[in-house]
Amino acid sequence: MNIGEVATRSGLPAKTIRYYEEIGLVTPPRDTNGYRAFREADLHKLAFLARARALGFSIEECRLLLGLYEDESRASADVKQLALEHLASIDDKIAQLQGMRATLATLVHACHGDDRPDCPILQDLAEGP
Amino acid sequence: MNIGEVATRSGLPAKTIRYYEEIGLVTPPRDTNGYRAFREADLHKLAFLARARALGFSIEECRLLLGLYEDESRASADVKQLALEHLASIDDKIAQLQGMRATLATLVHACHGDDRPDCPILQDLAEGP
DNA sequence: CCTTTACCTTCCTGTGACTGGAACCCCTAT
DNA sequence: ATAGGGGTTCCAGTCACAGGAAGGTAAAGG
Repeated sequence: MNIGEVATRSGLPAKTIRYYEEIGLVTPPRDTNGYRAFREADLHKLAFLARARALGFSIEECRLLLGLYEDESRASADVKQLALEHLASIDDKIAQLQGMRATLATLVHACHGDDRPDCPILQDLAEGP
Repeated sequence: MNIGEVATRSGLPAKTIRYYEEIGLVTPPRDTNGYRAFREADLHKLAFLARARALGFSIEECRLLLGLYEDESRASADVKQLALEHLASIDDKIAQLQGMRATLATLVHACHGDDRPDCPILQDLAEGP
């Protein structure tokens, strides 16, 4: 399998796949012409990575997850802990965004938004809370 | 005012202030010794920037906001539009994170998290939905 | 006067996870 | 022979800084 097919089937851009090889997440062998020759297992790994990334895991977390996946004697507790930590960091991000959202929504609501210059949004930014 | 005092009073790290100068957000004059000599107006601008950044505006959006702030003949509609667009992008991010959160929470809940190797989280990552 | 200490300066590198582009090779079809 | 659609490498850029080295400067203490 060439990189193009793997890209289509995994949903990852070819550029990303090359990058994942560069940082050692996959190591496809090479054909005689120098092309990467992906095996089914490589595709499988890449699809795994695509899904883990889509859940917001960082590359390093993905590396750990892959390691756990390939370790037949893993403890599911280890996976769960990683997932729980990630869940917590997602919750942090959501909370932070919701804080911004609340303030911004208040300001937007207070701004009449016409052609006059006075604007509570700028006022708040200038003067602070 | 030297950079240290401005850093304390604006809440921004000195590194960040130097960076903001480098990209032209502030242009403090220099003392004879080469030190940046911040005026009250510079501090004011930096505090403005700190608050805008805390609301999640990008640097370029901050630049626009500063421009609007200093333009006495601005229309509040322009500010409001910028804020509304940013609000929408925040909502997008929140929605995306909540999507991740939901999937992840389901998986975490399904994983018993003991010393046995079978794990629905890895299973889902491996097999897809 | 000398030293210490605390600032300040510039410059360079690294971050995360890619993306875009240039320059070039390979394979197939016409 | 040539055109196209793959593939390859390498380099630069993104965003918004942070860390650190090497060195100049200011104020306080001995």
